[in-house]
Amino acid sequence: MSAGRTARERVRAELTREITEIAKRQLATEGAAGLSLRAVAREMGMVSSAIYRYFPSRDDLLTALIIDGYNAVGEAVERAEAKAGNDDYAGRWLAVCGAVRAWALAHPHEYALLYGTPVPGYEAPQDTVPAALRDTIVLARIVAEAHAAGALDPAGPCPPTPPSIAADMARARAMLPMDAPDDVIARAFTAWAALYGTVSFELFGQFDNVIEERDAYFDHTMILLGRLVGL
Amino acid sequence: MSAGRTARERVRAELTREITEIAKRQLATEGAAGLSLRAVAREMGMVSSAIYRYFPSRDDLLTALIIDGYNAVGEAVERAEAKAGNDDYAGRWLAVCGAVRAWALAHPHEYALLYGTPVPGYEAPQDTVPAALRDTIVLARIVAEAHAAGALDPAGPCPPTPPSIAADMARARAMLPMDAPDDVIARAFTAWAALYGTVSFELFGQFDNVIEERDAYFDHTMILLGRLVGL
DNA sequence: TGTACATCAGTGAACGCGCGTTCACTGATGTAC
DNA sequence: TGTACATCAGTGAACGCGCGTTCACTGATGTAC
Repeated sequence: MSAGRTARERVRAELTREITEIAKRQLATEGAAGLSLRAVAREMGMVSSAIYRYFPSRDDLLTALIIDGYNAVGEAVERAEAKAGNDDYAGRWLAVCGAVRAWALAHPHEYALLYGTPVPGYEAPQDTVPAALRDTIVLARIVAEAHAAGALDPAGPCPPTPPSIAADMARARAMLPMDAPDDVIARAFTAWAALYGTVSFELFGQFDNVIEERDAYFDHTMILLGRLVGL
Repeated sequence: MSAGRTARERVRAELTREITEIAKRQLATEGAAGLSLRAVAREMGMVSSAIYRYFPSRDDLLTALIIDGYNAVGEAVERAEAKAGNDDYAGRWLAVCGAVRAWALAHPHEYALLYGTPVPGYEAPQDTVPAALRDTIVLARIVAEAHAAGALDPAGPCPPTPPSIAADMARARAMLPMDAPDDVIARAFTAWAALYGTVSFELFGQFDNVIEERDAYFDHTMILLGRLVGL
């Protein structure tokens, strides 16, 4: 039951890891739709049916990749934020944005698996939720701490949030480390979606023939979004 | 050469239209990866090879669908903007945002084909560019007209755009009807990517278990983004 | 410490499926004299 | 206006491919006495 007790268990854990590694590499060349158990088995030097000793179906392998992916983004974001100064809230926000983009550019197909078109016929199980929250938690913490420190200075007058979204904002407050008023949460969410929207536009080709200086453009955009939140 | 001269030409145009309609319906149930010429032929009551009289390959059919899709978004956006008051720039912005979202919710797989993960192995030809620009042109015109009328009131201090993106902003000015300073263009682009990022988050499942009141949340977010631009 | 039995990993063949694309062909529609 | 020829749409068979999953099996690893 504990890690690596018998030789069999150690080999099993190692091969499971190896299968997901190969699957990730195939994802990187073929995309999610082209990920096939048979191709993974081939590269493992196994017969295709042997994979079923490790993953009961293709969807379970996909789930493993998705969880790994969310954790990778989460780790990158957490590391980037840890490096930035504690009370430099804008700096932390920019560090996080840069980490998301850098990871996405380095792993475009994994990014697409997480944030792009859902894989048809695949329904993500609840197991993916905690991993999916990691990056959002970091973003929420930055905004919440800035708010608590009185360092938030929202640009311009704040349009009040409509009462109908109060329940959603309350749920967010409970789910994330984000003790802040509704309008702050709404601004943070707006910036959150905008961050990923910008990264997706770059990755999925919407900036082709439009934006060439992508690093500088991205940084500037993230500054604007930070200002929207008040960072 | 002109439209519908001979009976043959009229039938041909009609069948071509019918093929793309069926392909769109299949897209709506299977997603882009599952779009198959054989399935389309089956539904047409034709043998699979007959499709090649109309589209030389699967990719050409995809291209037709993409162009149709961009035109549909463009039309929806243009219609929505035409209805809004001429000098109510914020209203025009919100109308456009709502039109994009409404179209996306009504045609999720077509939206995903345009703005989601690129189809692996498919490279969009240049023919798609004019159609892809239609919605962007509308957005650009709203901002440009608001700027020309002196109606832009950007929220908060304007961080200057980095000099390195000046060439990109100049290209945008030339390509779009957007006679405005760099920082206005940069803000407009930020809101543009954020709009689609928000729609994609909703459609691709990132708001599941987070935002329930989607209409109200979306409207509020678009107001915030409009404020970012100065609308 | 040694043996008997249970567990598990991996094999190989098979099922049933769908795909894009090519090619030689028939028969209908259009065109030129 | 009528006929001879060219163009084009659609057929049917085939090529060659890959996929997920099941199942009865062999042989190695682990466990209990």
